[in-house]
Amino acid sequence: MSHSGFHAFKKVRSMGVEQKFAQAVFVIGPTASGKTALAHQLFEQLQSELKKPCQLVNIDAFQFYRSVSIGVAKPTSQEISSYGYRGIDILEPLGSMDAARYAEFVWGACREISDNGRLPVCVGGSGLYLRSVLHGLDPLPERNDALRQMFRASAQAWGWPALHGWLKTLAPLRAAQLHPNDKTRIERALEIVFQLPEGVAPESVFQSTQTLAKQELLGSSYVIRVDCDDDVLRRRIASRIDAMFASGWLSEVKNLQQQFGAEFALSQAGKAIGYREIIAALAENEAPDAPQISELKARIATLTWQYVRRQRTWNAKERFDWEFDSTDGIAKIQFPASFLSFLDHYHA
RNA sequence: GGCGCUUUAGCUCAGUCGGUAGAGCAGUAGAUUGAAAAUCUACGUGUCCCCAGUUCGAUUCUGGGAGGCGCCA
Repeated sequence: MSHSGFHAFKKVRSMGVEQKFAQAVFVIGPTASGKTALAHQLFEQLQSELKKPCQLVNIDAFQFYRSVSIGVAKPTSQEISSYGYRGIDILEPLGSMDAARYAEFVWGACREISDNGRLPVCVGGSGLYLRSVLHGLDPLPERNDALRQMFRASAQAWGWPALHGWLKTLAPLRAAQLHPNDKTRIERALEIVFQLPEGVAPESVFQSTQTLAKQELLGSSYVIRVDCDDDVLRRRIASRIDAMFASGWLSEVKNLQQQFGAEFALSQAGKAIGYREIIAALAENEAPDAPQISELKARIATLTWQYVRRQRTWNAKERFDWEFDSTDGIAKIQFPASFLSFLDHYHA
């Protein structure tokens, strides 16, 4: 395994932050808040009013799987082509992605779009992915599934708190930041420690990160945060779920299961909100009746709302330049001065 | 109408051999460095259905009443 990324990191850090994209607009916000609608409107008005062609880039962690569409609120194929979306349908349904790899993809896409004289507009609600694109992740050793399997087997036998204890002997500072039950991060921390090059002290790698607002940006960015009143958002979520079922969400899941069997449920895409629940419901009853469907919808709405809360917690720490209230829907946009000056700066 | 079961947190239910009660889910808040729509953490006072009785003390026992479910008529 190569650690060139790690050494490159040291070098870059000592010379200051490297720009990863020239200039980009980001549209962030919780699910169903209207990010996508706002981005589309932005596209239109930038084109017609400001003569500024742009192109959309997806930063949603679940929209890049082919054939996994309805439940992840993917734009239609027509929208994908007319807005020049990048980063959608770039993986097979069973594929997997990670934040660092995706950040590279987005940076590349933004560079290409800029090189073609357009403005990249990145849309998405995944906190970690946004963070890695906007601020970057330290180039730590990469994901290693063989190691992970080993850790999981140990955890099965001894429990995660025991692995946490193990981490404590290897990287006490990092261990102190993690709860003994936090399996995802304990696993990742051990994975990093085990792959460090000879002579690199774990404690030198695990440095506490600054708050998001203070972290340097990897390009010139303008962040629009979209949100709306709770009751409006709740209603939108409910009606969006209804619409998803109406447009054949169940058959989409059935097809995926037919094609990939149990593999799909275990895949990353299969863990998206709603997919898990539908898979479970279909396992109980191949043709759910009306009461079962409405129970399923309610369950999915609950999970979606919980997700909204997590997104807001994350977004609250992220810097933003313009807060857009979508409570009354999204009509014609009045561009704020800060946005216009951001664009001017781009021309200069 | 008779018999049986049941009534406890927003919901589903434990439990207290009599000393006023706790799980799951929901809710709220927080965390988040390559699975992130993932994962993890913290937060639990409610006329224990009502009335009366026994008792130092009843959500718990006894009697009556009311609601729910089931069976028999």
